Amino acid sequence: MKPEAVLVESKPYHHGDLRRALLRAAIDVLEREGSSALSLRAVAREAGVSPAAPYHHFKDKSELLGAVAAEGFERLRVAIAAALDAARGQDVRSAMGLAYVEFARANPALYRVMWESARNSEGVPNDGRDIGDPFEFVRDSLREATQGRLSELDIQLTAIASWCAAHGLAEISTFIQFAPLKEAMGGEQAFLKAVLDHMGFVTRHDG
Amino acid sequence: MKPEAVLVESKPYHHGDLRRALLRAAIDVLEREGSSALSLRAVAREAGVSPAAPYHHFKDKSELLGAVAAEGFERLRVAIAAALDAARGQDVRSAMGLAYVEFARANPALYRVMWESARNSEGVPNDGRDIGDPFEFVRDSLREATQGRLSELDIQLTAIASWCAAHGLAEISTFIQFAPLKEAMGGEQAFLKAVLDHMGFVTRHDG
DNA sequence: TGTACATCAGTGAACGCGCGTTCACTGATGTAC
DNA sequence: TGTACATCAGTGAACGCGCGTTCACTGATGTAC
Repeated sequence: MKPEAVLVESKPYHHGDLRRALLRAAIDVLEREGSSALSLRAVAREAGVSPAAPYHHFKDKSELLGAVAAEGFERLRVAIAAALDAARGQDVRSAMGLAYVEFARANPALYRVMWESARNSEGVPNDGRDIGDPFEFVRDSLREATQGRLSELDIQLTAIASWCAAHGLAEISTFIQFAPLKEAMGGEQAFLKAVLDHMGFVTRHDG
Repeated sequence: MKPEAVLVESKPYHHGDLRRALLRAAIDVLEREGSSALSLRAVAREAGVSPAAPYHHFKDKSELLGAVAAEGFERLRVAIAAALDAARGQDVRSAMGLAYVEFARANPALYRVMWESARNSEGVPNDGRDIGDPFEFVRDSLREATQGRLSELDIQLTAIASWCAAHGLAEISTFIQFAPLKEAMGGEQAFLKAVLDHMGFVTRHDG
């Protein structure tokens, strides 16, 4: 039986927006304790709810994970769009690449879940909502930025290559063994730029 | 590589080389059932031994995982060295890159374990044996191949960039959504080469 | 060469744990009349 | 406007499971004498 709370602190029986709260809780757990700690029970615990509650919003654990990944992709798409907007047409690929890497570095565990999820399904998890696939987003931006100077195939391949480079850079820059080199180069950003530079990230096609 | 004892038909009480057998069993489980199935008990089961037996060879599960990763790195180093040998001085970076990607594609679950292990420690797990760090191996090969045409910093950064590109390519090429594109381009190899090409994998420094 | 014995490398049962999931339930909410 | 009632969204206890690890044990092996 619930206390008849006259004061503000009473917790309502119905949450109101538990689905969203669970996604937020999942991402919190993920970044705080790593992906091995991401259990359904841990998410429920984090959201302050019983272990059975999530089942009113997700069919099972894998559906929750898919939704977490979809949420991550949505955030990534927003981040890339913002960076693209700030770069205003100049150095489009580099701006998108750096935004991608920064997102992955800022949300490493979420990024891994997103990657796993995309790998294990066809493309990016959709969650039923109308989210944009970041890969398609990058490819379309690239097409727009190069305005007919690249063939459709070249656009496709360049988008894939850019994605490879960004993913590789995002993951490799987590290695602790590069710390001295980073410091010697004047920080993370300088390090990332230097590596991108040595990869020929901006390809010869629009040198 | 050490010559192996002859396998006898009867199962002796003492295994003879259980340590090595456990590593082999672990890699088998990994590639057959994926990394989520890689438990100490599953490895023991696969090796036909009781769940407690591994504790005579590894302190705990994480030590087993480290040894598995080390074994993987040793195999990778051998594969890269072989490819380098076959390429005989021409197109060194591309040969190493392709060998790397092929290894990762052929042993995806093992590759993930290796990557996780390298990320979570300083550099590559050593396992007490004298194995070569593949990154150092690549860097040294690069230094040798470019013979003074690159500064030490450029060599370092180029090696990192190459590693990024190879890792990204290895992981991205697992995506099922690229299957039609691969087919249109005439197979996996052609696809990989085309993406590498669009990345400017061979950098401007010795293009 | 035979033997006592320490050491090595297995066994199999047991432990406590957190997990995903199910279940009967109940409190809260929305709606038809 | 008030009320009956279906539906929604929680609870909390319980389940079976596989896990990592420990334990007392025992069979096999190597060595000193």
